Amino acid sequence: MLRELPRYECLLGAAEEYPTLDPSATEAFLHLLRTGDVVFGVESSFLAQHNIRQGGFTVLMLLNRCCETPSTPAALADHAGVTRATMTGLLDTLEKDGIIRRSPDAQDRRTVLVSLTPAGVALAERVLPKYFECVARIMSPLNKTERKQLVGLLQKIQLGLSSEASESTSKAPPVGV
Amino acid sequence: MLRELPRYECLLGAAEEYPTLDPSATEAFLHLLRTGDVVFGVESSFLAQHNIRQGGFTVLMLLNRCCETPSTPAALADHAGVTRATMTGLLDTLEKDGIIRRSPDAQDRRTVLVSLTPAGVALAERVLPKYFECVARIMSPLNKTERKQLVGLLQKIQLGLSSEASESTSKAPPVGV
DNA sequence: GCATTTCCTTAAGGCGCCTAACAATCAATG
DNA sequence: CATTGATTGTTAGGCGCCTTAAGGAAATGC
Repeated sequence: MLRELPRYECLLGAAEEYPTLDPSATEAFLHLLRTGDVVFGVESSFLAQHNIRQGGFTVLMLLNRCCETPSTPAALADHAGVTRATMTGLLDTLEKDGIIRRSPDAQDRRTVLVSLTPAGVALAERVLPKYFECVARIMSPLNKTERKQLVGLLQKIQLGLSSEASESTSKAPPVGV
Repeated sequence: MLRELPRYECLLGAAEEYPTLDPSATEAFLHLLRTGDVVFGVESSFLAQHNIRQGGFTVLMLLNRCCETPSTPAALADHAGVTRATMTGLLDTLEKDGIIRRSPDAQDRRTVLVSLTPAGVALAERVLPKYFECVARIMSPLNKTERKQLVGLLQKIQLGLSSEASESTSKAPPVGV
């Protein structure tokens, strides 16, 4: 959220006041949050140009991945990492915009089958090529080796967080501290 | 937002359908967004344990940085990267919780001076050491060299985005595509 | 003195997320 | 078969953070 990040020298100075402050860790942490936020903002702007919200785009991608097998709201919610109530809201919006369709499941009358409408398919066909261009442009400052390096570093961080979560509690809340 | 990321092989497959899809770029992009999101979630959970919201924490950090020079809502909004209306809301919450105080400026009667209350200072003193511990724990999977590497890679990405924004328009909207 | 700018705030709204409660339905059990 | 317990999707209410638009008050420039 911070517009400008503190310089490394400032972190060194602050480390004298706060013994637990690890300058290199804090610097990397702030850059990670900041860059993630900026990149997310660029992606959101791109999607906004096509009148798509982040939530809707996620659903669009999930449905586009396997057109033949319509999903259920529950499955979509699991894959998207939101509650089912949230997914209901996302689907409401997409349905109102004519992008997805809800249909009953013959086998199980509790469940709803969600699928892309022709308009939804057309939207994906139209937006995705440009989307991937946008992604490529964002990542263009890095060559292939650097991208692999970045992925490796990020994976290490994520691995540490997931193992930490499983260590502390067996219930394993999605995000623990 | 996606819970699980597509494997690199899947990206290679999708690249055949979408010519603009650059597998290494997309992989790095998704990992960046995902890791940023997870780390942000861990930070938010930590703050929630102390009844602090992200917005409030940002203000707390900004005010704690230079206790002697009270800030104005406008300066805080600029540094936090939000509108002044948003900052008014954040300050309302913090003031209600007794963390900050608004006082008039003798020099300029339009201006409001914002400063931490003793309770706000105490909150910072109490939370910041643990916060930096949390940050250090998140970054613990990386050694110092890897952290520097990560910062370098992230800076390259950010630099590319900021130069791109200044290239396209002279009006320079905060986030361009 | 008057116009412009700057300050902060209010008002209204959007989006995304959550929890809690609910009716409908399925599955398993006695 | 009938009851119990799970599961599905939805609604209702709420929170956090963000925006734009409008407005009063005060400073500044001409």
